Amino acid sequence: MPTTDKTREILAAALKVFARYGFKKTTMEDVAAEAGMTKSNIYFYVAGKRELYEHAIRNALIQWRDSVAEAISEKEDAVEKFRVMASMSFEYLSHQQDLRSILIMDPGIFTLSHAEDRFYEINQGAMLLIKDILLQGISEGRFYEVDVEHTTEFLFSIYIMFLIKTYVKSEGSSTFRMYEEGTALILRGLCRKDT
Amino acid sequence: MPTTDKTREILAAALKVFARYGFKKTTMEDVAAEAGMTKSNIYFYVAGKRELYEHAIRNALIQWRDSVAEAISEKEDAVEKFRVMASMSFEYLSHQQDLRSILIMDPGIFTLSHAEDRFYEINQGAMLLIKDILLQGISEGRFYEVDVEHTTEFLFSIYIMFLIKTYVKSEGSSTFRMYEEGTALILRGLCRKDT
DNA sequence: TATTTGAACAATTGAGTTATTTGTTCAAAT
DNA sequence: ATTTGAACAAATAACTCAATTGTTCAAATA
Repeated sequence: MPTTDKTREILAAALKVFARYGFKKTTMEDVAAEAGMTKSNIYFYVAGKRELYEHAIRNALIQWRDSVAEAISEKEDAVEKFRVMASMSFEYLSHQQDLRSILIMDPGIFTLSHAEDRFYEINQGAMLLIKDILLQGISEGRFYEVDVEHTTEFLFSIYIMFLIKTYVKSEGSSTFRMYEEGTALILRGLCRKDT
Repeated sequence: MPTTDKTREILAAALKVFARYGFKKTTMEDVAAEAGMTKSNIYFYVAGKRELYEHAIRNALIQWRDSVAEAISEKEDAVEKFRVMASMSFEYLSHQQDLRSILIMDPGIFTLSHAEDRFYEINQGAMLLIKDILLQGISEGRFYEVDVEHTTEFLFSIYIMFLIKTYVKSEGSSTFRMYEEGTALILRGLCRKDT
């Protein structure tokens, strides 16, 4: 299954239809109609319904991660990078209606368990963004010399937790205040001195 | 339904049987047999199967919260209280086999959503423990003047997240290291100066 | 050759039925 | 005030059957 243009069209169509009907209620004909072809032709590009679904989500998640990575790379300072990462990676979803709908219908996409994580490799990449910022901050003497591996996992877990609270469970707007207060608290715990 | 001795016996029997078979597979006759009476007599004390189940869990959760509260009250210092609360409330479950089994079979008991929380009042009490420690630490000038409400919710959410990761999802022992590293980081973010 | 299609096939699902189990009630007994 | 056995009602499990839908593939098309 090469990532050709046609494949991308199918993935986009699939994301839209899955967002509207959910995995179970979506038929391959729905996807085919949205993509402007017959359902049998879909099988020329993808292996099956479940694979199509996971592939469409995977695609969206990778775009998310990459746009955060790009935003981070525009900053020099480790503290600034941390702030951009925290806000950007959290708010990104509010602009992605389709992915959000899918998340609500399929809460298992975000899990607190590594074993259950269907998108582990992608999340590994996201954790690498955190880890690099920690390493930079430590080597520049701005952060305490924390246990980088465990702190990275800790921060990533909190991030996932907030995504679930905000976009899956749809808690009130107080979640945003909590997120700000929490990241400020943690950044204070990381930094050696206040300037 | 008065909380008489017989009621407590029934709740204890119920917790044990529900822990072994889960809610669905447990029959009222199983509970009755464990409690040494006939199933019709159970209805003299409890309103129904679902109520019995929730009541048994509620009971166990309240004991948990109260024993943490007692441990905290034995410390004077806000920082010490924080440390005791963090470790005690987290490790308590490792000694409660029945409650742990129930938690695994019924993951909805610990939720990241207030709306879905069947034990909200009990958790409100637990959050009050956090809040009081924050207030004490702030008034004594040891903690920064954080937003107490949001920080309390933030800390409690992290706590619930770790309970889920550790006891429901059964992640590896690295979760304990994460918890330690995380609480140390947060405590550093709370405290005005290192001594 | 690379794509696309319609028709056929196989697997899954949903509705409907029945028998059995189990939650709940209650009058009578202790 | 408690406890019980018998009866009833509700939920569940096992099964069937029809319809839907995922998947394959030989033939058509570009």
